[in-house]
Amino acid sequence: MTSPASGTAQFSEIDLPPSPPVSWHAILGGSPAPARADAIKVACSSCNLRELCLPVGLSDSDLGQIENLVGLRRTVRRGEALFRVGDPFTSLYAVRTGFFKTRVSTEDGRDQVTGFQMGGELLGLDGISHDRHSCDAIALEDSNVCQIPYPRLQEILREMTDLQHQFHKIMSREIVRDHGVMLLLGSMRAEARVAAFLLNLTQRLHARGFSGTSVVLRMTREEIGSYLGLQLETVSRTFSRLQEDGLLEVKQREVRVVDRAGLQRLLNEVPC
Amino acid sequence: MTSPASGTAQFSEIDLPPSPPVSWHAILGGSPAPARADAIKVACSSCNLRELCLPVGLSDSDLGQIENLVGLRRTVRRGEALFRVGDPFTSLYAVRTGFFKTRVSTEDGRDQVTGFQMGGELLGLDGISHDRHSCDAIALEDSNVCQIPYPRLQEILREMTDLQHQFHKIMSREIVRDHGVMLLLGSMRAEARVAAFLLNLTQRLHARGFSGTSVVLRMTREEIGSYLGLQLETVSRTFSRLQEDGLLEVKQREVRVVDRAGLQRLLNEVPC
DNA sequence: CGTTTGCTTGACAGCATTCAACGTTGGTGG
DNA sequence: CCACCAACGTTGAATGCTGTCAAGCAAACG
Repeated sequence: MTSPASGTAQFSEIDLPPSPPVSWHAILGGSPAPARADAIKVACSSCNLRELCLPVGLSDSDLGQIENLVGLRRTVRRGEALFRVGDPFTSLYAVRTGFFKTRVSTEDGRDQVTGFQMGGELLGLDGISHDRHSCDAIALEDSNVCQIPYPRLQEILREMTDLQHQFHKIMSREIVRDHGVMLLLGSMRAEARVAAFLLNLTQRLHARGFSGTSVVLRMTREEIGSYLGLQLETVSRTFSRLQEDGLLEVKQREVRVVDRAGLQRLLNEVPC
Repeated sequence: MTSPASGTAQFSEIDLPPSPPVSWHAILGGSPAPARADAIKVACSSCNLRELCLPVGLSDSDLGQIENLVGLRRTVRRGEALFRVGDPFTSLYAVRTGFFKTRVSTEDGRDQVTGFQMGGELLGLDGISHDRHSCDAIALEDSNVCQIPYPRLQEILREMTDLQHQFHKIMSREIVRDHGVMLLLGSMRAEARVAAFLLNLTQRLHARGFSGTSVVLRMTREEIGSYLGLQLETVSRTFSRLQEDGLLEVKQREVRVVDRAGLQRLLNEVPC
């Protein structure tokens, strides 16, 4: 195990010191005009997510070069899709503000949430394999992404060694994350799944300057259940039980982690 | 859905016309001297897995250049590890002959099989993210791999556009595959999981020139169960039930798919 | 040929699903 | 301002799938 957060080693994401707070609701509050927002080009070097995003660890000179890699920004309203299964793959997207879910589905309608993405995380990696997207990416709140045209990225990776390595790392990390989810889905009971989910979510939020104990969930019980391989009723019941046990405080979508160590302990339970 | 094999679209691997048969047991039968085998350098251009491996789709001239990318071959005996959690990451490995499993584990001993790898498939992608491997890769039979030093790969990717794209595709495909497994683990019942597993396995074997209906399983019921999120008893019982229903013929590790369409139908079942 | 490992099958229990009813919240329009 | 509605969340009761424990069998190995 290489990660200090032992219990969630397989499940952990980005492991960085907290960066300057991001105004999560900046774009929500003002209900901005999409057209205008899209016209603004943002420099990576002045983006407060640069320590969590693609250009992590790049030198200042490299950072300058990367500016023209990132295309326009794009606004996605809550409930809308950034891309859908079957859409031609052209670009990757870095989340600037907001919150997404990705999901795959069978032709008969069942679907599985494969991840939740927040600021600094990359969307669209699935599309490279077949030149078409193989999952849907849906905004769970009004969101804003940086569009990274893939052909342009390929060019730049050839010139910038550090960025090439960084990009490979991001793809590799996604694979490792997926393995962690497989472990969760394959061998944990409901309580442990929910605990792992909350620990992971709060950790990632903490890395972005948020509280680390209090969350306002952006997704429904059904979406959590789909991600964790549980029914929405089971998720609700599990929240209630963890609250009774004094590990959480739950009020609808507001969740406060009271006993982080206690949740951690649940992950190591023997069954199922 | 882009794949013709609709039911297993999320779960399918490589989708190529069958290539020339590979002598699966060539190395098993003769019990070769490992030292000698390792000394042999194999040219990708003369490898019968080239249409399923990293250099897929490369021009002949590119193929020539890739030769010196691949380092020595390495023999891994049945039960031994190609790499383990925590090992420093130096290389990727392409399976030449044999069969592997990869697994992640929690500190308290539980583990989860994350995949089974056969000829032409890449191992070690997990290691890029943290410069250490995050899973174990165990040979399920005496196996032989081509070692691809990662620093060397990085160099060559910068020179060969096609190979760069190909490598990204392979990583992306792994992500898509993992999403398929998550769908399976999150929303399918035991019968459907086993059906999906067998359909996937036989399809991949078929793409390598094997029967497509008959398999000799290289893994135990416990390993199948770990992969599918089931207990070994459930796997065994499910095999028996599918046999009663006339979909399979099972005799220990020999499995014959009798009714492929019937198995396919199981995947689309409504619950659980 | 005995031992070990892996596979099968049965009985039973338990956790999660299913079905159902009710409560809460937020938005809309009268 | 309030009523109403729709979406979401909570809780209860009952069913059932899968896990657990146990025994017996088959195959592989030395």
